[in-house]
Amino acid sequence: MVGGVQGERRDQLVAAAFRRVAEMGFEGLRLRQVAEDVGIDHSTLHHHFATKQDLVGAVAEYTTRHFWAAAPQSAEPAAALREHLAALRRMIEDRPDLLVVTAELDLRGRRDPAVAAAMEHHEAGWREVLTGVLAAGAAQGVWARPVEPVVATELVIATVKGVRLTPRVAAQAFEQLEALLIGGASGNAEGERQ
Amino acid sequence: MVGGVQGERRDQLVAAAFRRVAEMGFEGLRLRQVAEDVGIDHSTLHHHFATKQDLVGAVAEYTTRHFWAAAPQSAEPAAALREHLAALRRMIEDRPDLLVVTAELDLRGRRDPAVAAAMEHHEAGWREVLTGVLAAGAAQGVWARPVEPVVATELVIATVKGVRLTPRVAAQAFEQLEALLIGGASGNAEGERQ
Amino acid sequence: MVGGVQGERRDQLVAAAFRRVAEMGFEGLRLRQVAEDVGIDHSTLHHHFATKQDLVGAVAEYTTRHFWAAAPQSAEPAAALREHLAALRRMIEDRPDLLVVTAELDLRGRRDPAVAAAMEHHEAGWREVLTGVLAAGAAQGVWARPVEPVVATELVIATVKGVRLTPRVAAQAFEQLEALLIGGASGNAEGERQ
Amino acid sequence: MVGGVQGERRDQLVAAAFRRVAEMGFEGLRLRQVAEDVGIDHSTLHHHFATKQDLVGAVAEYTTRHFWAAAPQSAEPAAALREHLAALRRMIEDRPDLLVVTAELDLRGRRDPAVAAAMEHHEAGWREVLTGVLAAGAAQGVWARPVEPVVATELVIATVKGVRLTPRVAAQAFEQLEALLIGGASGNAEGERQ
DNA sequence: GATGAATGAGATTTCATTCAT
DNA sequence: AATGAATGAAATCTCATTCAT
Repeated sequence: MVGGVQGERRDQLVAAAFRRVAEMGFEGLRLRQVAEDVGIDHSTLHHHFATKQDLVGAVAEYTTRHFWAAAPQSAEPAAALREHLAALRRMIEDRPDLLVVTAELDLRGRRDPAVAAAMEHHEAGWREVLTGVLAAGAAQGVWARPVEPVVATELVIATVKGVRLTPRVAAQAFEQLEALLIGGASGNAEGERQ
Repeated sequence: MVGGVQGERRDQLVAAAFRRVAEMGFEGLRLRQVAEDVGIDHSTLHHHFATKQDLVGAVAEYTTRHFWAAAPQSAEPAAALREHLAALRRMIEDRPDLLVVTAELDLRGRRDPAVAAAMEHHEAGWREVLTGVLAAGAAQGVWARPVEPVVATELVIATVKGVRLTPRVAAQAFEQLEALLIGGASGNAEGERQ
Repeated sequence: MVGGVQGERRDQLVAAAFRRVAEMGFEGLRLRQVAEDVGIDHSTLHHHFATKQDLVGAVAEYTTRHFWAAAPQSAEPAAALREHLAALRRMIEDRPDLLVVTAELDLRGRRDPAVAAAMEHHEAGWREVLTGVLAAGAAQGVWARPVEPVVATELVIATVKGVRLTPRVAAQAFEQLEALLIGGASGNAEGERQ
Repeated sequence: MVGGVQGERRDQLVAAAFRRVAEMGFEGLRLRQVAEDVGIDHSTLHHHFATKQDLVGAVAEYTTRHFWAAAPQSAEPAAALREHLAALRRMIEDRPDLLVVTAELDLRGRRDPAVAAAMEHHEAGWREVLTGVLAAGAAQGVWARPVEPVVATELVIATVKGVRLTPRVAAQAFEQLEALLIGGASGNAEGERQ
């Protein structure tokens, strides 16, 4: 072990693969380039990942892992939702690569069970958190209109996925969603728009 | 000319390519297979499309063209919106291939200017129609809450894009969106869910 | 017959092919481009030349035909030789394409009997003329040193072929050859050099 | 590494490519055949030479390298020239392939800078050697007629290039050249002719 | 863990040629 | 004479993967 930490090379490779996917899509992912980016021979890459699919699976985990940072912290439902959407908006703006790769993974998951599993796991966690927040809010009657938590969860998730690739419109969509769910923000959120 | 109709072969090739993309993604698009699907030699394909990109560009047009069918007809804003979402929900359920390819195209457009142009053209038309409907509704005060048409348009588009790949949850997201925008349907639209 | 003159298209095609060979070598000769240069469909070219080889054969004839212009006119041997070399030097400088294609043809002739025949015919005529001049000069004792016409012919031909591709040094080589054969020019031909 | 010697495969490939060019010209150079000749898969060839041009460049070096063997050794100018021409005549007769490929390279160099550079380097060395010999001879007054070394060099090079493809006439041209430059041999060297 | 050579399957593209119209 | 569609052979190059060292 040269680096001293086990799996360091592995991590470097995953990060490099992630970067390549963000830039060129899975269509343009080349193991040789990934190895080169890390500074090792391309055949050495196979010591860490037996097949390309294995590496792709690791990229899926690596990518989804970052989204835990967007989990809401606040105990108050309306604040938690606002917080969550704000965190996601920041990610969309600051780390578009993460969102692009998520979109790539959703498509890739259609043909790659390992990726599908990783994405489902990721979404399951997300759904759970969101449904919790929405249910709490419903129980406390904080939403502008009565919503069914499970159903509203899908709308929130859909909205996020729908603006993944277009940071330009993310703020608007989120703002409108908040306005409809939480209310009161409909006409006074101009400062948020770009 | 075997079929006698000009460009028939071209159309067949585009349709075949579309099918392959729907199944395997652009990642898995192979000109040889496309030609085989149509029953011609793969070198003849280059007689109709000089490069792969040209074929892909044609697929982009072919795909987006189908979405005109989902344009709302009704003159009444609330009905038009409902109609539009219903039509889209039907497409998502009956023609998942169209939606999948749209998602593929959005990603491909990031590296292929011809595709990007086709998608932007498509979206511009969609935006225009939606904003028209939403503005009309706002003028007539039919929405549950005051909305800014341009902003709400982004939410609708995002929602559609967000459920493109998951017919399973499309109905729920659309139902919630309608409930929030039009009102009255909140929680009692279980009949729509599968 | 559109052009009114029989074989006009044929001639155009040969000329276009010649130009392509001059530019890109036989390596880069493409029937499609030749047809395009002339403004006809590439399959129409086959009405004029059944195969590529046929066209190449025609190019060989076309090219060698131009060299009759360099045949010496003068009756006086020394003047005839000088005249001949001067004419060739002018061709090398003004029509490098002709010389380049000749070099291409010499190589191509190694694998293409039709080309080989054309080139041999061309060289046979050249040899005859040159040997005639050199023999006449020998009979009249005009050469600086006694030469055997047939042998000296080879030296002259070799010299010309040897500078075919390098107009830059053609004058020098010819000047030196004249100086050795005719004499007297060894030190006073500076005006000829570039 | 099978052979144990670094670059052995590379050398084999260059030699095989050289042979193919000698036989079929650059026009007929096929990487697949070259690889086959050496007994490796054609894709492995790309491991050693990234592109065809790279291989062609190596062939240029390989070919020109052989001509050092024809450099004159003798210190005496007339002997050195005679020696040089004799060595070249032997090469033309014994290794016509080397001369043919040189002719191919001169033509290819018109479109391939790497080849052009190799050929120019080769010729520069040749010119230097020849001019040295001719200058020494001029200083010692050993030539039949006063010659300017740089100019005469071009005549010698042109003559060699001019008979490259026709071993049949090489002896005659060289003999005549020697006779004119060195003198004394004019017309009585029949023994050399075939 | 790392390397370089090798593989084999395959991808896009090119091109001379043919054929029906 | 001309065209456009089609063909099939082939060419260069790519890439994931394997193996011996």
